[in-house]
Amino acid sequence: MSQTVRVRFAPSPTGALHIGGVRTALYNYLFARQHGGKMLLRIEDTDSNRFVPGAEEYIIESLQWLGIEIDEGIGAWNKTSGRLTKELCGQYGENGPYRQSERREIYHRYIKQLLDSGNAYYAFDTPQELEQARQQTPNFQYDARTRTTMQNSLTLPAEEVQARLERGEQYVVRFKVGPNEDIHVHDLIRGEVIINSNILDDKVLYKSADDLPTYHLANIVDDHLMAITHVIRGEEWLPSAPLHVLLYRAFGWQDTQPAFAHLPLLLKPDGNGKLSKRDGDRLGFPVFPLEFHNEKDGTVSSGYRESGYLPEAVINFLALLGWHNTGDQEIYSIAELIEQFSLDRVSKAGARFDYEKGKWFNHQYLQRLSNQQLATLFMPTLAAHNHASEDIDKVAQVVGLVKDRINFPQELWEQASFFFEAPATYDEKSLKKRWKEDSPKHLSELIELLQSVPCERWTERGETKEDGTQGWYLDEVVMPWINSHDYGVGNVMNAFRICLVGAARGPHIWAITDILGKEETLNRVRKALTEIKS
RNA sequence: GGUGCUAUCGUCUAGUGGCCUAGGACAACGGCCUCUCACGCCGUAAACCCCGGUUCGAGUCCGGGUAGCACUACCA
Repeated sequence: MSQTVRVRFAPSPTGALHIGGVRTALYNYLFARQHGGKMLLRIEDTDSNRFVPGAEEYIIESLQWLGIEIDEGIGAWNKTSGRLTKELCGQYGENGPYRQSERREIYHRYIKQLLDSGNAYYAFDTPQELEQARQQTPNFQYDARTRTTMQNSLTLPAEEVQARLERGEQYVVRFKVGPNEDIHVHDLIRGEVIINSNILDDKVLYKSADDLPTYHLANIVDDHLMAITHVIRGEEWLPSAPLHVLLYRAFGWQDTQPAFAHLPLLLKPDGNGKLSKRDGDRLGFPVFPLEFHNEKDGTVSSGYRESGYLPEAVINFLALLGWHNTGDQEIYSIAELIEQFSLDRVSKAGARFDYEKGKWFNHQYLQRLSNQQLATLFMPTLAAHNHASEDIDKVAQVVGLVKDRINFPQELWEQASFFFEAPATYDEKSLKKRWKEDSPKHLSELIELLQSVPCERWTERGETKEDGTQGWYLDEVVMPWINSHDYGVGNVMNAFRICLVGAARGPHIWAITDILGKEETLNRVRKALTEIKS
């Protein structure tokens, strides 16, 4: 096959882009890049009632944040040249417009073609009449069996149809599905799927009310006109794939019909059903890439970006939710994913969304950042705690000491706040366990001992140990003192730690005193001595 | 209800007829390290949905159950 691969991501601007949609976009992107093909973004806004302002911008910003490039269509951009369109939601490419609401004339043409060839017909049944039919007949379906009893151009005299159209009566155009035919759909992930046409209904392809086609028609026409070679979409579309096959045939496009791949769905972490926005609210994790302010209903939804996720971590996490290579590799760069991704290694079964694993991925990627990079990500949190003017080099040094214990940059504050502020309170549990009767005595002596250390030696490093690590000079002063008085290393050091940190936790004590400095260290011990009652 | 898809540890998954006494990762638990809490390292527990069939041999192939999911709109 010498044909260039062309795939599309075709979301509806009905709200924030769901994380499942992000994965669909990602798989499309990986597939396109791997085959040297093109990735298109098309906006499927054929339902004027569900349009949400800002949704398009949101989709584009999300893809940019994640690094999923768009070669053609709405919001085209790439990592090297940046934005390919003038505005955020601009269009780029030869096959536009890429917003379905701007393609009305095109759809008119193809609706007419279907009408003329007898593959579609006008239907005048009102919503009320349809509702009535559904009430009267159990499992009512508008199809070969029932359409003879309805108000349409197949049952009405031609003159009346003409008259109704001329009167401007509202109508829809329905696809005429032939009875009892086994339709074969080849799916790249699932193999051959066979569905009998009897279970398909005469789908509405066009509604005169808003002069717009429905998804099915617009989708097939656009995929054809935009020369899409592979349709990679969610499994929820599998049941309508036979309809799409029939549509390609009705247009005479069966030879260029794209290949289909239906992706498994993302399921709730607990319970039954697919992952929804409510699950995120209920269980406390984002289901959207970016925070979203819905102008239509006034709601705000949390996003991965604002929660402190690195885009690479989200990509890696999502890639492995439904796809896995042979072998045990878990960490994949985007380049590795492009190289190794394949549709035939996509799982068939739905994947339960495991937020804990997402956190682990973020932890992994955070550790790979330099202290400086991570410090930069931490600065906003510091600013929120009134430490906006901290020196970045100091912050980086602090970050280096505690970063291995965090999953998100924001957590740096709870791990390292004592580097910036003296403890205001002392942790009950730590005091109970580590603050001994003679702690005040030990600490008073320790103050004197530390005071005797010249300032210039305070942060000095000590001897190199057997394992190659370097000790601290303070260690060489304090340890012999503890041992000679037989005070117990744990006793003294833990009490000391509580004075500095406010609890029995944190990095190595000399790493802390190193950053606090002599004066602050001694002040904190003095302060603790007056505030902690034995 | 109908139709379709799916089925390996709690979760994501490896496994394509003998290499499976079923591997890895997350989570859980235990130990080591250690002045503390973490990290890290080491280890433990944990699964082939059920029933038949094919085969010398089945997690792997076939059939039937069961269960889960999706679809069943003038939404996408």
